[in-house]
Amino acid sequence: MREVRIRDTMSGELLALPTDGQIGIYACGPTVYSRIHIGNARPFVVFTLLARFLRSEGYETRLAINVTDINDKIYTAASEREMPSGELADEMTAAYFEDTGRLEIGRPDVEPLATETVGPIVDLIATLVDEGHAYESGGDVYFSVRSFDGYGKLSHRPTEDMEQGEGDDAGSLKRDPLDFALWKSHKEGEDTSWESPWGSGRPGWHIECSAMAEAELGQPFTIHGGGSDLVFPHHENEIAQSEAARGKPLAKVWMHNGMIETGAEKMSKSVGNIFQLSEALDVYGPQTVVAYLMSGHYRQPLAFGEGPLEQAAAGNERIRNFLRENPPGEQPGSEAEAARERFRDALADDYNSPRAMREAFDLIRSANQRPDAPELAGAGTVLLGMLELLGLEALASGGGEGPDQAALDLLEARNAAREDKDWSRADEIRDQLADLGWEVRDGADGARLVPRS
RNA sequence: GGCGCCUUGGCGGAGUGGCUACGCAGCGGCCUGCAAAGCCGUUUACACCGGUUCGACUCCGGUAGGCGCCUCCA
Repeated sequence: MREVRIRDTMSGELLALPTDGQIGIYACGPTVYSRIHIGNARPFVVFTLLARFLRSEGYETRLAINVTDINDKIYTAASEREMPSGELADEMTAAYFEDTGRLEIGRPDVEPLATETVGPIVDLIATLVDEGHAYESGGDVYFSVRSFDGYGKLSHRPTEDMEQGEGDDAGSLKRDPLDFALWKSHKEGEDTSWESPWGSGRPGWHIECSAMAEAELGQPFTIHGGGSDLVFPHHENEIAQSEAARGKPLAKVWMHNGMIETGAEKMSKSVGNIFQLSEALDVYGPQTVVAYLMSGHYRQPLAFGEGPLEQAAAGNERIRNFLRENPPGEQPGSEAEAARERFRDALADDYNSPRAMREAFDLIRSANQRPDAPELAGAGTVLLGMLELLGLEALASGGGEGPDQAALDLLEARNAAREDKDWSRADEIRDQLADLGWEVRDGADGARLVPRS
């Protein structure tokens, strides 16, 4: 078991994960008012694969990624589409499961829904009211920010500089502009509501994550993650709620992923410069999308565009080519094993996936340079192990069916033509095979058919 | 205006006080009947200006540009 260190947003330091007990990870998932875009996919991929890595290192790990299916945005989107908000949320939740499922990297251990956690949410709010950290006002319940000393410790901003914008008229119900809503009373036009000690209404944003995280992982748990745009106010408010209510920390490590950028600007549903995950998957397929997302360090911004995606596809093709010639199975030699260790060291060092990928490519090049070196035996075996941690193990399984009889007959005919040194005939057949989707590669041990990429 | 962050070669993207990141693309070569794959080589890369240092892309200060948050956002 390696020591795994992660950069903590709150302290700014690299913190080692505890090597005993369970690693609980809670990552903020999407609010389901529309299909998710590629930016939403980044935390899903990063945290799902981080959990996979931790498990492979022997850490007992439990990953929760929630779905926020109660939110103002859902009401707005539903009314625009003239459909019940619950129906829209259900539809978009299903689309989220489908889209992320197509990434072929597995799922989190638990994926709680806000609508299924209303009981714990109400209990948590009630505790905050009892403890004097929250107050009811006109059917709403607000968190009293000044009642919690640590407010601002995650986002490092002084309270005097901030204000919680709750929109139009909510301000008048607050005792302090800093306060934010835990519970919102039912309003005209909202077609869902739940009962509470403060009347019919619904949870505010933030509180659902505090409740779901505690319900699934206990408190404190190890890593709380999400996009860097959630640091303030979302995660700051989660800390305030959970820590004020329980008198102990919410999470030990705060881990935030950078934004995906289109042009120089962040991808955003409201700006409209989005690329839906499903579209990216349609065009490039899962392995390309995953390789693209892993090509940059999780904490840095990542440029989005055709170029980066196509480069990821080309890199994957290099891996496939290598695996065709070096199928996994053989016992690794010393150098191959050393590469595997460096690969895992990179992931243990603040989950440096681009550095890990370098180790994979360095191994490929070394093995291509010295195909018969015993210390590089089993390079394919080691590479497959690397790909499993990157969510790219499918690159090893050839993909698709083998050549059909028609293609094999053509290949046979071409071999015959080559025997006769009838090069024009051989090239003609090669073109025909290309039309069938096969690329011919002549090697020392005969010709091989490879699916055209 | 406040808080935080970024600026690396054609593109993406790591990293370090002095030693080739890596991948993709281009160019030249090897191999090949020709290709493909693979291998080798390759275009004075670190925004700008100062400073610290024997030495900075890497540390410090400033300038320019950009990004995130401060309002819903992964």
